Amino acid sequence: MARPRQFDEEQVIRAVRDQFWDAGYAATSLEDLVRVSGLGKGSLYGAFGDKHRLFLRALREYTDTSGGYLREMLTSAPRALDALRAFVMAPVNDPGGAAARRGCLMANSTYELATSDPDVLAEARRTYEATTAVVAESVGRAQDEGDLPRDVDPVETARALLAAQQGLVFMGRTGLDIDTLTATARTLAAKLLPDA
Amino acid sequence: MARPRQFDEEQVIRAVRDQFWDAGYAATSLEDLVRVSGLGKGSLYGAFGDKHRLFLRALREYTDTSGGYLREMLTSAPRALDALRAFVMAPVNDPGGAAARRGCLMANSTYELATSDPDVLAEARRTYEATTAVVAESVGRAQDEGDLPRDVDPVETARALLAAQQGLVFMGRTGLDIDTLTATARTLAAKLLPDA
DNA sequence: GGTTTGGTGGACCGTACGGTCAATAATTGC
DNA sequence: GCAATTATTGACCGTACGGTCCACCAAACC
Repeated sequence: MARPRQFDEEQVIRAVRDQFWDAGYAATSLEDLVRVSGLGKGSLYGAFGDKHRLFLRALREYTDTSGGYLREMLTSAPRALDALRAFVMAPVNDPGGAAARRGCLMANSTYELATSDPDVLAEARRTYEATTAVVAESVGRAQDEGDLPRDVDPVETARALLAAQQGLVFMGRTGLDIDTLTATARTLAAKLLPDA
Repeated sequence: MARPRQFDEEQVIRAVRDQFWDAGYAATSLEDLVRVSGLGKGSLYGAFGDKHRLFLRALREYTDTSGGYLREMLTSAPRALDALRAFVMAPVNDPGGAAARRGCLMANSTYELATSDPDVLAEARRTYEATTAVVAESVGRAQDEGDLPRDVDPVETARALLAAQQGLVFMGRTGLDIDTLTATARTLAAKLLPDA
């Protein structure tokens, strides 16, 4: 055997992910990555490959983590309708609005890179489809529980909810104050998820 | 007097705007701008200043133009409710879905630069507020025409419609096919703008 | 403890970028 | 036609970037 790694791979990926999240892909230099990871350039390359592969790895970490949160959010509430409300409200579920201003790493990356980077586009589609599927499942449950009308297509409703949520994320990125954003989130939730 | 300009300023700005629109700010090099404008580097600098100022100029051209389209769209329909439907459906109002994939230059720029560029953030807020205002005006008209209930706040409704529209733009950027996107747009319009 | 294996880190490299500048060209007023 | 003024061009510059490489080092096995 030989010398073992002196760093925690997951910890480095999380630090790198946060850097990309805050500054975007192009605006993050290798020097930034060296700084936040605490590793040297050589180690970074040896362990993760070049900047692009490192970014994809960080992006995957993000989608895995937030995918986990999403499943938890959708299954933890006693009633599926409440879980769907929480899903729409998620972008404003942060007192200071810091999360709203930071936005969603997947959305940020899609806007920055989807037209030029097939790997990012593929990851975006994968995440989008997975999210639609799990939300649609909750819509179905809400129907079973008698909280949503039976005459709507769960997948179609899920897409509308996802669009609403991402629209809120966009408005958060424009720096809209958190109170106004919260009010809009409530309006959207009320219109798309009527009590009937 | 001296030698006159040999190019049409507006034409150059539009070409530059399209380049930024397709590739984003960071991914557009000065060489790209020279190519699409047909001017030399020096001329570009002499006429418009550096890359950042040129970008702001192109962005302003975009917001002015699409602001004009917006006003036209909202005032041309006989009934304000139809105009609001058209507003929500605007991102999919393109047969091939090319416009949907390209997205909105203002949104693209907000996602790429809002956290690091105060000028872009300010322009985003300005555009966002102007759009909210004109849409809210149409919501008020729809209320006057008896097509929307009186008990909703026009500004709040306008924000929800804008969020829905931008959510559709996001889904278009993930490469979602135009038919599915159109269906989702219809769902959102139906839920947010009931016939009653 | 010697040898082997792989990790580490920073010096180094080529390049492509944004930006500058000086020489030249085109127009106007006299 | 000459002077004055401004547009045009592309060669040129400094720099910061992503990426490579190699000398050194630490653990593991015999």
